[in-house]
Amino acid sequence: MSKKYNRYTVTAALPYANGPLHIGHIAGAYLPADIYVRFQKLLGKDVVFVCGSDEHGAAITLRAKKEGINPQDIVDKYHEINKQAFQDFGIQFDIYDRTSNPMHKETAQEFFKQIHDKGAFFQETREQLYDPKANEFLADRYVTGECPNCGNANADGDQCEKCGSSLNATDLKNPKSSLSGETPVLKDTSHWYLPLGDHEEWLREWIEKGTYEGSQHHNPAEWKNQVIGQCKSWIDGGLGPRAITRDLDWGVKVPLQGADGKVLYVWFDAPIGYISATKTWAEANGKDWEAYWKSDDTKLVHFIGKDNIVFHCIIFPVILKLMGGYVLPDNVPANEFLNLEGDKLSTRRNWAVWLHEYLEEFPGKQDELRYVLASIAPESKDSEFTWKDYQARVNNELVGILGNFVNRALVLTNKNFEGTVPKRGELYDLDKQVIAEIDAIQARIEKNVEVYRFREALAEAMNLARAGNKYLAETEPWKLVKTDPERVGTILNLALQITANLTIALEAFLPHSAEKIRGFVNIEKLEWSKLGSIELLPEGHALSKPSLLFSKIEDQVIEAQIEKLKSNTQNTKVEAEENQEVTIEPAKDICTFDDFMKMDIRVGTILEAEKLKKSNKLLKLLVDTGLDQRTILSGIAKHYSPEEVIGKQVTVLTNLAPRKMMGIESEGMILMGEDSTGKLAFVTPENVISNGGVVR
RNA sequence: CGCGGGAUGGAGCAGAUGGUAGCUCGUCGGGCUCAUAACCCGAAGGUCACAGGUUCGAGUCCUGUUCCCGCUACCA
Repeated sequence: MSKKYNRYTVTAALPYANGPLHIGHIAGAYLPADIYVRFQKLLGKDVVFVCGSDEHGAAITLRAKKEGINPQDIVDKYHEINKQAFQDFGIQFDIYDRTSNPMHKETAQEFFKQIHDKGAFFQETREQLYDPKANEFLADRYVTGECPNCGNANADGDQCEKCGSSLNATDLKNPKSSLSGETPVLKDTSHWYLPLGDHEEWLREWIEKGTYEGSQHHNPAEWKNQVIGQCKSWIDGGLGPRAITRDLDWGVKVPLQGADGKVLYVWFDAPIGYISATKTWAEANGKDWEAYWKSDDTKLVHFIGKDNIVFHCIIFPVILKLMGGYVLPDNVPANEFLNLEGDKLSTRRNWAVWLHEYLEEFPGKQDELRYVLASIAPESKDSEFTWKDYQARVNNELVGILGNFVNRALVLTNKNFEGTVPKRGELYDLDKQVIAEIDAIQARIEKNVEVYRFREALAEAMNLARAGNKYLAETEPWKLVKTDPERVGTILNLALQITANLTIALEAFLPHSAEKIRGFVNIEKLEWSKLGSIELLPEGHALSKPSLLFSKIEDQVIEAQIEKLKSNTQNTKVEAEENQEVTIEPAKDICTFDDFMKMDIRVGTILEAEKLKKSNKLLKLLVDTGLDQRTILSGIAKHYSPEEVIGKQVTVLTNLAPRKMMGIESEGMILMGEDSTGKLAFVTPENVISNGGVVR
């Protein structure tokens, strides 16, 4: 069912140039892509591997504004950091471009223009809220105001939390911009929309059956469950029109008369970055870019994380189809997410292992991280990175199995044959068995890589070293050396052939180590088809003096990393406080003493606390208020664990009208101090006061 | 609520098209000592979330339930 392809275009999600890369990005998209590409190149395939920085979008301008710098400074900074980190880590892009390049602007504008001229967009003017102070149109989520249905004064622009009705920001009474606090005004603005609904039918066919324009395009059985599932759910839910322009001055300008101040929506222009990068690369290398995007015999593969599925499987294919002549992806092997030490990776909380920091702190240990991440990549479900697991895998598998085998083969040869490849004599059954095993591994790795199962493929490659260790254990050359040196020659010849084979099997996964081993056995890079051969090293071939391939990771190194992670999150909190200009909430109206005395505020003690399932912010507390013991729900789960809260004395507003949340009645409110960063702290009596004591 | 994904020995995970439940790590026992206290062999350990159903036969298909993750909401 699968087609014959003569050319590969492989893309990895363009990193948003708003921050550095962490191991989740690597395990999710870049490492699998790199393995795939290195493998295809090893096979001698014609491959282009493109990536680059995604440098547009409102998040970057907002951040620039906040920090009082130019958006260009931000993207320049992270473009360099990320490009360098990729290179140091050994992600071998053919080009790492950036969407601020003129080539990209030109390409993206051409896409827009051409589809526009076909009449496949429609333009519509709508009223949108505009912040006159910040000079920005506001997305719904940047507006708060009074809910028209229930009068809640703090409804968000997209939904009222109190009555649950979903809103448009323009429905709110007394709207406020959360950027500047200013009252936004209504202003007409017109945008271009892509009516995705027009494309439902062929998309459904393409996703579900793999057919496109009347013929079999790809095998949907090879697509991952989660990818197809998510696409179907989008299509079944009906595809609405999507605005593909924005009111911003940062981005690719809309190439039409009278479209001043409009840029292409970042999600429209980013995937086109794959194409512009290919063009730049082709130009520099004397290639024809069109062959890589417009030829039926080109296999297009997008490596992404699960957050990008809809763009790569629905929106971008629609764009490509509208352009006409472009190939659609043969597969979009989206990975799930990687967790870290039991928690979701979070840039904001600095809960991450940053790639550039790892490279600095673990110099020369690229392959160790490549190995671990490839072994635990979230190919079919979320997976977990822990430093202990990293240590165990490096020490047990890379050091113990791979490094050790290579070392044994070389040391034995040096001791007994002065570092040259001994003659291979008659083959015994054990020899034949191990030869057969080496031979079988080639097909197994190939099969797994072809269906994007890199963990399994890597495990197969490692089995080669396992087989080598087993072979040495069974033949025991160190015993035979006194009685039968000739036999030992045969054994070590084979052990060395296995070592040479390892350089091929591991090349795509652990390129740095493969290179090192080649240095040990003095050979050049070998092509894939040689894998399984026992003629890689001729008799009498001189070896180089080996060094250790991997070294053990000590406990204290691991502990230091875990420590760092924990203190990172704390520092981040402090830093955020210091850096962020502290915005103070405006003063409230005067309230009378009587008003104040209406509130019954008391000291209480938290007796029990549990995390509320289905909620990530609420803790369910049982509080002794002196008057009684009551249940209070408090939105502090992000800041405190149930354990650390139990036994704490707190202040409680006890006569607040009860309110139901998540189906549980909350009878009061725990008073918290909160600053503009959202940091929370209990308001606790300085000395112990008996429960029920009043606050005034 | 809804949508998507998941639930497999102590841990982490494999198990297209249904036919004796596998791998890595850990544990226990043994072997070996060439090798970075590494390597090799063997063993223990699983009601494959739960309940029904289809089938000669289900981890694998269907229905329902529970729990976990993401989107969403909750933040008195």
